[in-house]
Parts: sequence; structure tokens; C-alpha cells
Amino acid sequence: MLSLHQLRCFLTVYELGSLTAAAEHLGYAQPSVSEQIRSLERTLGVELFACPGRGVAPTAAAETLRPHAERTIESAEEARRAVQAVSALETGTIRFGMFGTARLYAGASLIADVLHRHPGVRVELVGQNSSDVHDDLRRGRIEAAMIAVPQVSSEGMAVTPVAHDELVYISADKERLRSPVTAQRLAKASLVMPETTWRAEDSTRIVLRQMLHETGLNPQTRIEVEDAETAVELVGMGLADSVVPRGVADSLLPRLAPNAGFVSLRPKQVDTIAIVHRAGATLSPAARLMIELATARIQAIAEPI
Amino acid sequence: MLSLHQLRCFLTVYELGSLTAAAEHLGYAQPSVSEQIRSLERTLGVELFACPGRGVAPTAAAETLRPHAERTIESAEEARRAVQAVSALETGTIRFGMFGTARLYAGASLIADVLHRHPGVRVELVGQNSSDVHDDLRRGRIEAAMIAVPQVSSEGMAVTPVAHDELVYISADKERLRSPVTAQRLAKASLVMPETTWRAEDSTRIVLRQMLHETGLNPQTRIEVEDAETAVELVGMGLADSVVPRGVADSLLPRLAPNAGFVSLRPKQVDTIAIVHRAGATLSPAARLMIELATARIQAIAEPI
DNA sequence: AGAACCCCAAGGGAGTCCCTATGCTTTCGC
DNA sequence: GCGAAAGCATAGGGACTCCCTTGGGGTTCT
Repeated sequence: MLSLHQLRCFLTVYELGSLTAAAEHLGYAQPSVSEQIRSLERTLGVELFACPGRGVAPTAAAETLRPHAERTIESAEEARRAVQAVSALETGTIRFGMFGTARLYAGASLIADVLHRHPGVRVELVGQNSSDVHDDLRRGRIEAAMIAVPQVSSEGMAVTPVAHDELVYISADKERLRSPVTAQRLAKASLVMPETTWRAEDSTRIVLRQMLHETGLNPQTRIEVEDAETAVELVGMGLADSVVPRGVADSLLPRLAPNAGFVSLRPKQVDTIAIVHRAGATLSPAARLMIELATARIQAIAEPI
Repeated sequence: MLSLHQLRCFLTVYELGSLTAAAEHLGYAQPSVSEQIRSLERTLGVELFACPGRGVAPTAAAETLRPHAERTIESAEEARRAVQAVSALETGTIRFGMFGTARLYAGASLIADVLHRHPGVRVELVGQNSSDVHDDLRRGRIEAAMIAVPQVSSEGMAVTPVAHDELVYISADKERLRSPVTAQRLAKASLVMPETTWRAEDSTRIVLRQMLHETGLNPQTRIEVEDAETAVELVGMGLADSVVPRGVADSLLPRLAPNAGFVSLRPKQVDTIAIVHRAGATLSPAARLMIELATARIQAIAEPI
């Protein structure tokens, strides 16, 4: 009976040109490989190798078999991969990258969606900052992610924008919320900004920097903190104002700074939220699922593109 | 370990929706099929069928596996077919060894014969020199060959002489062609000999050396060249004479040295052309075909034994 | 409820898979 | 040339697999 094991042995022997070398490579003893080749020759009714002293020489039949054997083995491997990818949706762990802000207002419901569709699965949403997530992506620790762009080098990455998230000016001083905030006013404001560690790559800051740069101004940041919650609390205390994505304002202001409000910038500024994965990679079913659900969730909250 | 047998069982169960029916269809007992499915589930780490009372129901993993399993099985079947087509001489490559001189005057028509009988086949005639061919034979790169003997050690080889090829003296000087050339005249002649690289093993040279040795003389070679064509051209220019198989003289003299002619040696000397293959090996149909056709061709040109 | 059907579990015989040990041939280095 | 080394074949034995038969527990149809 033809078997994959025989084909694997055959290919190894063919490539290495020696039974002994093939056996060593496969982790078997030499007679075992010899026997497999012999049984393959028997099932095919063909001589595959001539063995004149030093090493073995493939016959014409072996030359013919080789590409077919490779295709068969590859096909079997692909079957295994496909099944295990789908099984990951039933029992395994789904790991998806999501930067802090998006997770803040879509994370919980996204996890609820996934568990509703696949009750047995374990879910991990990883990544503090978009830049952090980007790094995990490049190193292959996660397959796909939702991040905010503009972003550090996106070479080799496939980026699919899915939503715009407006940046709004938040303040405890109602006076400052009367009208949209221009670049001039922004440059003179006393701001608290989160994501200190990532300040160079944080998407919100990059957008603001561009906005001010176009009018020849430089951003003034009075207070630097790590997380958006602290920043919003400080705004609630009236110690500074801030600029955050509207989704953050919606979810954090009522709880952490009930006396504060928000207003648009002028011209209106947006973070672009996008799905990112390695270009050219075939995504697993788990990754495709997460992308689909995360996109639906984020578009229910932010403005779809 | 993943096996084709498991995949075959899986597909049958999937199609028939029942272990019992699949077992009957495959000619096995029901528990055997059950065990194969179970082992497949174990190697993939996935449950493939739910068994709620009547029959079995494929899971999502089974749906995923099915097309891959079909492709894999089909690929394996194709591998078998391809190899067997080769053994039936419908396709594939036939490799046959043939030393330069024989190929010179039988090669093209031999290939024509093969292609006429088996249009789908690819033909390779390998080998420059008899000694070269002999080496390929020993290493198993070719199954059988037509070479000129006497030859270097033929241990382990089955040698079947099929024809004699007379060695003739060629010269542009008609005087020297009046009568057969004796060992004495040969020893005094100024000769150009081909096959420099193989001088120690070249069949023609061995025959000449023996002829001269019996009369206590040593061969004198004035010019050494690689190929017979060059040697014949030099003869045509009158720069030297040579000794070549008669087949070579017949085919090359008119074209390369029209003013030259040939005459026998005395005593008459012959190269023996023989079919050689490894003793004890069972020859493939391809090899047997080549032997048959090559023998027929060479005997149509040289003297059959 | 009984019959029919279907899958699972257990136990046993034949064959396979892989090992070690050994012998034979070819090839390489002195 | 002649030993040493490398490489494949063969032989024998242990563990595992494959497939069988028999019997048990569940569901479905009559």
C-alpha cells in the first residue's frame, strides 16, 4: 500500500543521494529507510534506485516520481495546517493585536462577539500602543491587528483603513468649548497628553504635529502621562486640556471628568483606524474572524470609511 | 503519523455518512474503520465526526479537511500512474550509454527508432568514450550501454558482443593504401590518434598496442587530438595517417578528407562492440528496448557476430 | 416494547516498523 | 597495492499497528 511515509523517505534519499545520510536526517537507522524504499519499489513495481557501491543513483522512474511525491507530501501538510487552523477556532487561543484606544471602546464587545460565535475559544487582545502592536506584527507574534495610522514604517504590511476617529479637544472650561479649536488656539493651550512612552510614534500626536506644522507652530505639551484615563482625570480637575479621539472622550468623560466637555478641531482632524497584517501572508480563519468582527465593531462606533 | 490510509477511510466515511457503510465499501470490518478515524483525529488533534445515534455527522474540521484530503489522495494516485506510465514506456526518460564512435553512426537512427515506437518518451544518449560510459554504468547512472571492448575491468558486468568493427588504416597517400598495413609498417608510420584523454583505455588503442606488442614493436603516435573528426581532417591534409574503426572511416572520410582512403590492417584487427550492463540486474523495459534497437542498428552497419 | 441499526470496547493473530549486529562491496589514503 | 572507511544488504528480535471477531450500550423505527 502506498504511504506518505514511503514518499517522505524516498524524497530524503533522493535529495541526499544516500540511504545512510537520509536515515540520519530522518532520525532512523539505515536499514529502516532501506526497507521503506524497498517496499515503495514493490508497491509501484518499479526500481527507484541503483545502488552500485558508493551511495545510490536515482533511475528514470525516480525522476518521474519526485515531483509527484513532493506535491503529495505538500498537499498532506497543507491539509494538516488547514485543519489545525480551523481547530484553533474551536479550542485554541485567538490572539489579535489592538492598540489601547480601540480596545478601550471596542474590546469588551469584540470579545463577547467572538465567544458568542466560538464558545470554546480563548481570546487574547494584545498591545498597549499602535507602535507596540506594530512590532508584534513584524515579529510574527500576532497575525493581524487593528491600529491607528499614520504609523512607523509599514513596509511589508498590508494596511486596510476601516474607520475614521475624530480628534476632539476636551476641557473643563466651557468657554473654550464654544467654538471649534484652531491650530492657533491649540498652540497656545496648556495640554496634557497621554502615551508618553510612545510620544514619537503615537498616532494622535503625529496628526496634531502635522496640523500645527502646517501653520508654522509647534505643539506645547505641559503634562505628559502614560494613560488616557489619567489625562482625562487631569482635564476634569481643570489642570489642563487635551486632545483625544472622540471615542475616548465619549467613554471616559462621563465617568472621569463629568464637568468637562469636548469640541471639534478646525480643520477637523481624524485618526485613521486600519487593519494591518503582513503583506503576502495567508490569514488563518481565526485571524479573518477577528478582522471581520473588529471591523464591524469599530465601524459601529467610529465613522466608517 | 498522518497516512494516506487514514485519509481514504475519512473520505469514505464522509461520503457515506456512516462507519458501517464505509467499512463495507472498503472491505473492512467496522471497528477497523472506526480505529482509523480515531487515529486520524488523534494525529490532527481535532474531532472530525460527531456520532449522535444514527450515523455520524462531520464537524467543521471535517468539512475543512475533505477537499485537502481529496487533493492529497488524488496526488498520490497521480504519482502512481506517472511512475507506471514510465515503466510502460509511455512517457519519461530513457537513458542509454553509447560511446562516441557508435553514437556517430548509429545514434540518430536509434533515436528515430525509439521515438517511432514510443512517441511520448524522452531519450538521452550519454557518454563520450567507452571508458566514460563504463564508469556511468558502474555508478548506476545508466542501466545499460553499448561500448567497445576490450575494456578496463569488466567484473560484475554482463558483456554481450554484438558486432565487430574492423580497424582500418586511413591515409591521403594512395601509395600507402596499395596493400594491407602490417605491424612493421604501422610502427614506422606517423600517426594521429583521437581520444587523447582516454588514451589508456581507448579500445582502438588497446587493440593496436596488442598487435604491435606481439611483434615486439611499440606504437608511435605523432599527434594527439580529442575527437575523431579532427584526426580525420589532419589525415586529409596529409599531415599524418591514422587508424580508426571502419564505420568512422565510411562516414567521415567523404566529408572531411575526400582525397584520403583506407585499407585493412594485416592481420585484420577488430574492435568488438558489445552491450554491457550490470551482472545480475533485472533490466527495465526501457533498457531492454534500447538494447534491442541499438543491436539491430549496429549490426546493420558493422559485421554481426 | 421489541427489532433493527449503529457505534464503541475488548481481546487476539498477522503483519509492519524500527532497532542492533554483521557481512560484503566499493572507495579513499598512505 | 593494501588497510581503513564508507555504504548498502541481510538477519533476527521487540514493540507497535492493523484488522479481525465478539459482545455491549445507545438511538430510531414499527
